[in-house]
Formats: sequence, structure tokens, C-alpha cells
Amino acid sequence: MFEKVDKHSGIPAYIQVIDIIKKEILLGNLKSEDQLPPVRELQDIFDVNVNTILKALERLQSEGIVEARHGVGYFVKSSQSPKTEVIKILDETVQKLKIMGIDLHTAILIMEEVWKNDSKT
Amino acid sequence: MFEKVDKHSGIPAYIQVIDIIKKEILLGNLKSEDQLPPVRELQDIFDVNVNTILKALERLQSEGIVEARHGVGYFVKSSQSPKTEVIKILDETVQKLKIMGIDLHTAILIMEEVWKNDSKT
DNA sequence: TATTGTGTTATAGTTATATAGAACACTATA
DNA sequence: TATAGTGTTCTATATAACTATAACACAATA
Repeated sequence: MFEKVDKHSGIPAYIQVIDIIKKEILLGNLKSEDQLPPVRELQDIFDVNVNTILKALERLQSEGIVEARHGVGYFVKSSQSPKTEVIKILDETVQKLKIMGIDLHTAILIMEEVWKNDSKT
Repeated sequence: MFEKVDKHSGIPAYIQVIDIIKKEILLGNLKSEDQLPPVRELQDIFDVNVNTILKALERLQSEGIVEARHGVGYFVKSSQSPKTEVIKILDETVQKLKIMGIDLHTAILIMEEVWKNDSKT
């Protein structure tokens, strides 16, 4: 279910863990009220230390995305729902970009810039 | 011309510098054969140490994006050109996403996932 | 109550990232 | 040749990120 953490990317592991869990929720693979795997399992899944997992979960909790229940587990908060419409729009865009031979990282850099400069906010 | 480095984002400064310079080239603000500002100026512009600038430029060089000329300066390699068509496509997409109330980071996470799963590669 | 499964906290050590400051090397030009 | 502007290398130090390991705290249940 979860992708791996790339230890040589230069991006801190805890940030990668945050983003991977967010993705699963956005895609609907983790739904409202779902329980996450126990921290010791997440440790094995991502091949990082418990403290790194906790740092990620702490951040996700402070963003209101998950909720900790001591002695029970971590749960996806009920406000979270999959972004099916966004997925559809981006799917069409990605197909066009791939035909043009653009790579993902370049596409992201350009999108960040377009996002910032677009006046229709 | 250049945006700032965010020292509290958790993303290493040298990676941010790499991406900011890449953006300027993709947008056409830095063109083929253009000379970059001297490393000591880049140090002031980004408010980071020379060594951090050098680490970024080293990486950009190994990716074939810029070229170092000892005693002269850093130059954008001739193979680089602005991605105007990509900008146009992403501009339309971004407008739709903004209307839907999506934030940039969420859009990027979903795009990464769609990119990976799309079979039309 | 005792046990198991869960989250939580703490300590100590390692590595990567970033800084400051200085010195050195190459190029262009007066 | 001398100088100014550029890139390059080095050392020492500080901080953030990550690891390993252990112990502690809470909840559910036999």
C-alpha cells in the first residue's frame, strides 16, 4: 500500500512519510475513520526509526489530518475525503505533458511558478 | 529575479537553490549562454553560505544545465530553452484547480501519484 | 488482574546540512 | 606585470535529522 522512502533524495525522511500518508488519503486508499498501521509496523514499512514516524504523525496530527488515541492507534479524521475530481483533471493534464516528453520534476517546478503568478486566485 | 530560500521548510537549502535556478531557466528568465550572478552575489541573494551555492551549482552542472568557467563565471548551457507550451497547459489546469479550492501542495501530491500510475508513458 | 497491543518519552551517538572565514587559482584587462 | 573579478578548496564549528535502544503509559480483553 505505501511507497518507499528514498534516503538519498536529500528530502528529510519524515517529510516523505507525511506526504506518502497524505497521498493515500487523497486517493481514497485510506478513508475517514480508518486506522493506520501501528507505529512499529510503519517503522518496518518505511524502514526508518520510530522517532521519525512519530515526527511525521505529530505533524499530520497538528494539520488535523489524523488523530492519535493513546494505547489504541492512529486514525484518519472524518473530515478527509478522496479528491476524485482533481485526480480526473490532473490525469488529462499529465497525459498531455508525457506526450511532450516532460519529466515530473520539471512539470512540478513549472506548476509551482504558474500557481504563484496566476492572478485568478 | 530570484525567489527566497525558506530556511524553515525542512527542505535543504541547496535543493531549494537548485530548483529556483531551474525555474528561471524553464520560464525563460535565464536564457542559453546567459551568465549567472557571481557566487558571492548568489550568496547574498539567497542568504546562504558560498558552500551551499557551490553544492547547488555542482549538481546543476552534473545535470548538464549550467557550465562553470573557472575565473569567469557560471553559464546556462545552450541546450536549455523555455517551456512555453508546458506553461500554457499548466496554466489552464491551475485555474481549474484553484476554482475547486485545492492548495498547491495537495495538487502536487496528486499529480505525482497520477504520473506514476498513468500507463500512457 | 494479567497480558497483549498500542502510543509515548528519553538518552546517546552518528551523519548530513549549513555556517564562517580564510586562502588559493584562473581569466581578463589595464 | 599588476589588479580586479571570478571560481575553488579547506578547516573548524554548529545545528538538524536520523538511528538504536530502552523504558514507560494507556486501552482492550481474557
